[in-house]
Amino acid sequence: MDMDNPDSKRKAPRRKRDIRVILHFDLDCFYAQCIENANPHLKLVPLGIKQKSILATCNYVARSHGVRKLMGIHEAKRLCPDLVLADGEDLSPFRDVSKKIYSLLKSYSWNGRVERLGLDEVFLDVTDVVAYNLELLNHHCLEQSWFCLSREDPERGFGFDASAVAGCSWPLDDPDPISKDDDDDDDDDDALRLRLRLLLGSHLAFYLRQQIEHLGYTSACGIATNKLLAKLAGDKNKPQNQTTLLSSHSPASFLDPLPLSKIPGIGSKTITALKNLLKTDNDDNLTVRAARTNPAVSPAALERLLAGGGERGIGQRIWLLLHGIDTGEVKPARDVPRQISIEDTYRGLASLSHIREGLVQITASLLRRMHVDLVEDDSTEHVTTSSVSSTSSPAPPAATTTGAGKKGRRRWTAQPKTLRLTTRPYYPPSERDRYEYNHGRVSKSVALPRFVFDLGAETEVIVDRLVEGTLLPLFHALNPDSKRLSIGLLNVCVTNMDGGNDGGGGGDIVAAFRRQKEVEEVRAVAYGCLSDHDHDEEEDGDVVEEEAEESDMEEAEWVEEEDEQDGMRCRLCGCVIPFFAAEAHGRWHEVGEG
DNA sequence: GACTACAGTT
DNA sequence: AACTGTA
Repeated sequence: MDMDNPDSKRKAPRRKRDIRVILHFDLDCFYAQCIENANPHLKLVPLGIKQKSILATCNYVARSHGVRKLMGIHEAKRLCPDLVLADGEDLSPFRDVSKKIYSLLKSYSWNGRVERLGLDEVFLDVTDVVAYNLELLNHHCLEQSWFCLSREDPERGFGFDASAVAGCSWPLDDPDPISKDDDDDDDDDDALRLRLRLLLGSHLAFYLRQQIEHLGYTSACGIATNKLLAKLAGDKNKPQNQTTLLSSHSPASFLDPLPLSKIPGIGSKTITALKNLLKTDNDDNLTVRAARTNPAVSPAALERLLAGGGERGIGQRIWLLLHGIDTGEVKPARDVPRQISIEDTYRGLASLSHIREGLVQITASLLRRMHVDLVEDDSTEHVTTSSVSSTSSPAPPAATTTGAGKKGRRRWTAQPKTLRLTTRPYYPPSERDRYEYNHGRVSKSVALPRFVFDLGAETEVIVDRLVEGTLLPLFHALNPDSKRLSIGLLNVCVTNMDGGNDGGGGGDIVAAFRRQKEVEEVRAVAYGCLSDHDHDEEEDGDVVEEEAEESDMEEAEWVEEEDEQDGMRCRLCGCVIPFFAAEAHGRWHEVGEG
């Protein structure tokens, strides 16, 4: 086998130069900034954002008292009795701000490569913008340069001093003169151009941070030739400055002193594995240098060590990371999220009614988010800037009249296909330490019933039907033992968005049309039997005839087919039950009604 | 320890 | 479709 080339572990991997310019923005203590901007007087007091019993984050006033993120409320209060606590459990205000900043940055991208990492970090690949401006540069008058932000409109841009890097750089004592030593000119030229590219990146970053600041937010930024280095560089001068990694071509001296845990992609599991390989328990010894120079560390060895959890090629990837090489591209901005999930943790949800309550709760907020993220207002089309009046709009258009449905005002930009429920048991503090905190996490997915896409219906009704018809059965399937029931986590997630593609019903217009029909169908059937008559066993056909005005004969077929696909329709409540859950659902009726 | 969200791999 | 890992 050609497993590992003995050489490969010795010398640093051969690098073909990375010629990209990557920016990494990081909004410092993001939640706190959001809250502070909404209530400016909080800027001067120690502020903590709490989720359950811990601090998600806190502002710098609080930090000066020794408070740290992820600290328990009690300890934080002890350290800083004046600590003001804000509730951070509803993420929607944070998401709104995050989206605003994200679209700001996106609007400056030429290639659309704008990747969001969590709510408070954004990668930007600005290689093209920088290359364009590199050509524009007048090398005889660097001090008065013009940075062009638009190819079409040369006026759009800003003046800057291209003789110096904007913000901080690394290494600090920037050995400006590109060493005109012995080496051939090609290398020098390369190095010069690399330096200039990064320099241009630094000015763009500076400008963009100013724009973010106009929105009221401060940020840090890292400028380098790949995502790994950009992210790590940004850490150097947090929270409110930027750092350009000028030595991108030989990052060893930059990376070597860092603890391994700092490397994005190396988490707790990987650290544990590496401890074995490096034969150390001392965390101080767990630096990039230690791993990089240890002969036991080779791509193949790492692969053997880490591939247990699945990932193929992870050994190679980690090893390259240790050498400062990260080939990961900044992924193009996605129009719709890949998945939407809501979860909540509990201190032992034990009874069915409590569980139901919890499910209703998170399902409602899931539905709200689906509307926020996936429903587009047709009339307003491409209005990206929601700059106005978003401060405190009183109750958005929450289900405006079921009856007087305005024709085609709003529509789904994507429809998730599957619904997943995840639960985790609750362990009382006494037996807590016997398991890791995620022990016992289980999940199960089903097709997402289509009636959730009904825009004309009351949210409440949809939630109710989803919980009772789908989620509770799902829950029973996951937790068959109803005797010893104690839940620590509920998570509901919709995935498999279709951007108008394959899936269960072809792509394009026809499919969309058919899907719309289905929605109307199901809705007619559903509400027919829910609201009007408690639960008579009406023939589906009858109800359809009555409720769906514009229906043709086609539609009846669809109802049939859907029954076949998704399962069977419960005669008691009218829900479509996946076959596997039919029995559990039946039990639910017994328990619930009896 | 304790929170929420997301994504990659089988 | 389920699980695992990470920020």
